[in-house]
Amino acid sequence: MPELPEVERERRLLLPAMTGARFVRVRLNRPDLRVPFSERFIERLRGRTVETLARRGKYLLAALDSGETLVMHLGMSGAFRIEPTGTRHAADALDTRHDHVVFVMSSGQTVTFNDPRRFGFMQLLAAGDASTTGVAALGPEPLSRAFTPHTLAATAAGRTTSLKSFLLDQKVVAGLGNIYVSEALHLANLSPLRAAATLATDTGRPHVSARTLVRAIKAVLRKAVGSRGTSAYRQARFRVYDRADEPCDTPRCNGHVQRLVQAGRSTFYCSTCQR
DNA sequence: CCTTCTACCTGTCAGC
DNA sequence: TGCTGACAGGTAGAAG
Repeated sequence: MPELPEVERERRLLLPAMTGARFVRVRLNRPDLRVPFSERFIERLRGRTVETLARRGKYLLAALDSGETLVMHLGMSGAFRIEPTGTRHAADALDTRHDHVVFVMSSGQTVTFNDPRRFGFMQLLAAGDASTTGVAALGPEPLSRAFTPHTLAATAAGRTTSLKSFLLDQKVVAGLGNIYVSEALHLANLSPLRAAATLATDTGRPHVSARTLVRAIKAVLRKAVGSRGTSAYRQARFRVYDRADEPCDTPRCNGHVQRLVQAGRSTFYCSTCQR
């Protein structure tokens, strides 16, 4: 379930296995994921040490002592498995059909990337590589101080697209996906159908709704990171996501959650309290 | 530049 | 029990 909170959780799980550790062995079980692996992918990783493992939006970035960066994206269905090197599984205990990448680390842990739908990808970025897509094009981190009503309104000014589509755009804010956009809009009592431009006043200053929305985005993500970043992982119930026809959670609202399709993707919201 | 559409891939589930 | 179609949390590139 990889949106920002889930990617952050993967990062924290990977930290002890990867940071400060060397790639002892790298195995690719196929030539590509969504896109081909970088040239000489294995050779460029082998023997290198992971200095830091950071997250930017939904991307994981492993900075190597060679100056290169290993960029990893989980796509829709990607996940890592971490286990002591040499661990054996009973033949039917685990579905290993979609184990595409294996990192044997000097920490004694083996990190395996599994991705059935194969929308994930891994790329090695050379030092100083200034690509204009992907990581380089990302908007502000939603949990950082750089993400404010002011910056959001400035980006929204003049945009005719819906609030829902606007927030899914990673150049606007990095890390929200289909679930947390619905969740944040519900907490903010803002309709996903509203035009993005309504977040700004005529003078380009933030409308009060921008303030409410920024607060809601931060609250929803903080809560999800908290509940998902611990080992006592228990799926929190969503406010609206995948809850069509159920009663709305907003206090004193007697509406029901509705599902609609925007830009080909499901949106869940309550038309009674989201305006 | 902005917006919308499409492609990429496998798995699951509802309905027949 | 098959079969079919719809749907699933992602990004990026092309077209208008």
